Amino acid sequence: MPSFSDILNRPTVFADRNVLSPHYVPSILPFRDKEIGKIMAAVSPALKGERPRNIFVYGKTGTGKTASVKHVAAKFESHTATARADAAGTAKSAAASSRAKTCYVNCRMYNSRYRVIQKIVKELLPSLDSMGFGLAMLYEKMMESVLTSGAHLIVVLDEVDMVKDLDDLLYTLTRANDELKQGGVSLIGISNKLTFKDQLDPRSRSSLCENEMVFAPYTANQLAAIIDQRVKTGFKPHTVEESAVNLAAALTASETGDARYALKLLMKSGEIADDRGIKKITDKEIEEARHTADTEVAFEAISTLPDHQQMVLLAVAHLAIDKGKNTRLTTGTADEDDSFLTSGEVYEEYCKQAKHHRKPRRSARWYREYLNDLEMLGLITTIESGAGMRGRTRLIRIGFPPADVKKIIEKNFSIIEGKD
DNA sequence: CCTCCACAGGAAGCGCAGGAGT
DNA sequence: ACTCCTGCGCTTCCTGTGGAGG
Repeated sequence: MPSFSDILNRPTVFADRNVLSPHYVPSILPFRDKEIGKIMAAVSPALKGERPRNIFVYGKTGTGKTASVKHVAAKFESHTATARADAAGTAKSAAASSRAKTCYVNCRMYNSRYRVIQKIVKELLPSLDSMGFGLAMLYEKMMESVLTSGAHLIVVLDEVDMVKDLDDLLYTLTRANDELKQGGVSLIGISNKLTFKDQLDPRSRSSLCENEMVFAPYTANQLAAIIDQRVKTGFKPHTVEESAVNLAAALTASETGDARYALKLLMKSGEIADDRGIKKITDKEIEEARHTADTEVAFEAISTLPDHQQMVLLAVAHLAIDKGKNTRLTTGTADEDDSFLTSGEVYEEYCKQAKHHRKPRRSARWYREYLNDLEMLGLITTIESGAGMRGRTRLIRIGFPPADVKKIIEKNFSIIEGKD
């Protein structure tokens, strides 16, 4: 029987696991100097008592958008703090500096105008219990606070595309500037949807996008350097082979360039090494980490899927298994890829599955939408039927081993139906 | 060439739940 | 508490689309 001290004293390759967590903000952000400089330049007028321009930052996930902005915000706050400390100085800039403030709002959680404003007020006036006030009241409170302090307020709206009534929110916040005689409100919007700008009302677009910035995905070399940086502090010395770092970087770059994925690979491979009592992480561990990470993602994606999409996927898995058997029995070496299934075939099977699970089936039209969703998630791949096939249809292939998929889904259904 | 097949995907409309306005 | 409205999931209907077959 192992004791806790056994487990705690087990040899580990990690020095500080926190460094590998996606929330960790390193003190140095490599390859983002230019972007950080631009943001700082854009924000700096607030330190002189002028209104900074709004900034809109966009780029794919894991390109360091949030980290960069947070980094600037931290610098900004520390600057105003030191300025406040020696506010005895008569310089005007010191006085203005002491009245600038940043406010970070994650719009995934605060996803409406009301909630965002409420959050801002809470930051400005922590003592105030803002629950139960109407929008107008909260707005007044915010304006009052900005006006009486004369402070410049910089609001960071992370994942800004999640806000439902964004046009209204932007209107409200930009209008605030017109009403204020001193102080002001500026925005930093962050989004990972590159097309998001287009669906904005032209007026809010011009106000939010006064200053635009794009974060390009990291290249394999940059990823390698970032990983290296984290490895130095996150792992014990000489526990990660250089080629493993490069492999993790290459794998990530070929997928999405999402730095978080690279860190996840490191974390996983470290855990694998610890489990097996291996002292050094090599390419092998990284490969394994990738495999488990991928299936984990798939498992997560599948089990959170709506019932009917799961049934469609189950139908695909079923037919894929059957077809695999048949081709192996009859033709032996299957000619290229008849592991593809036709759309109609899958729909029939889906209807059977629906009957079996006692659920009313969806129409064929909606089933096609389900297929699109599944493809988006990478759970299936589809191609257009070319020559050799009657009519025009989509050919479907499952993205993961069908037996595994089937197991996951059937387990899910047994849980759901067991509860029933 | 035309027609048919086996679909894809747009448009319109419908019932419902939940939020806003009063 | 009440209506009214809006967004969402879905169906029905319809118009392509591209190869097979006569």
